Amino acid sequence: MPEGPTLVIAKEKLHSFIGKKIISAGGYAKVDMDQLYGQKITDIKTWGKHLLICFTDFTVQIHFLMFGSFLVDETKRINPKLHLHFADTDLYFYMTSVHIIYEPLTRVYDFSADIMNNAWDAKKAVQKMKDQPSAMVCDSLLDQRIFSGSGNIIKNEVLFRLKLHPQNTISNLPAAKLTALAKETRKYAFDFLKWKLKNEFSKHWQAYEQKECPRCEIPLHKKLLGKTKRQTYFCDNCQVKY
DNA sequence: GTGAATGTTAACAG
DNA sequence: CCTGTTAACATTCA
Repeated sequence: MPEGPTLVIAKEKLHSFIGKKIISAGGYAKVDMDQLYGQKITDIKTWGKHLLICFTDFTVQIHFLMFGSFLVDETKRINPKLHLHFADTDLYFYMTSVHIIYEPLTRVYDFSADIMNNAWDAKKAVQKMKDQPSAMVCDSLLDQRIFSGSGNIIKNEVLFRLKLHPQNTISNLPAAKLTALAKETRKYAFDFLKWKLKNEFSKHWQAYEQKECPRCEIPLHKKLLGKTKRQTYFCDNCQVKY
């Protein structure tokens, strides 16, 4: 379920819940379910990989982690982490992390860091990368404070598209490359969204989970790289090390 | 049956 | 105290 574009789809699927009042809440999430009773959903937002169900005085923050999912009006065999019961419908979240935020969202989240948000600010992302000059670019692309919503697929695909070797450090990259990186990450995220909606997302992968470089037709490397130690697919021939 | 995966955080070791 | 490693979460797919 993860990565920003998928969260945007989830937000749209849940749009019709805005205005609905919770009649009861359950599940094994360690939150006080009683406070949800009688509350009306005022809005549904996302920040990166966070789904935000807004109420008057607080927000329920859902993170789908690696295997999270949700269902409307149907259940899985496994227990729901959170079950929201409304008069005419039911919403179930599975295998998610659930937290309640009591502070105003603008104090908790920088929406200009969210690659899917209208407030996205590429210049700020470039500055944040420059603030960590020794970071590897494969780690920066997973840093949610810089590229909120970017995940391992976006990381691999953006690096491939830009012909950037994942082990470049930020300080080694020309400033123009950093700008291109910020712009391309957002651009790719919207391609991701478009393809996902057409159910053809994985067909467009060029590096992620691929065996061969589509440009050079030689085997791709697959390695756990960076501080994040996530699977990284790259071509030693066309992805440049500066 | 096995292992790996679009992710994050808390606990632990040094 | 700081940094890095591991476990936990408990699904789904190949």
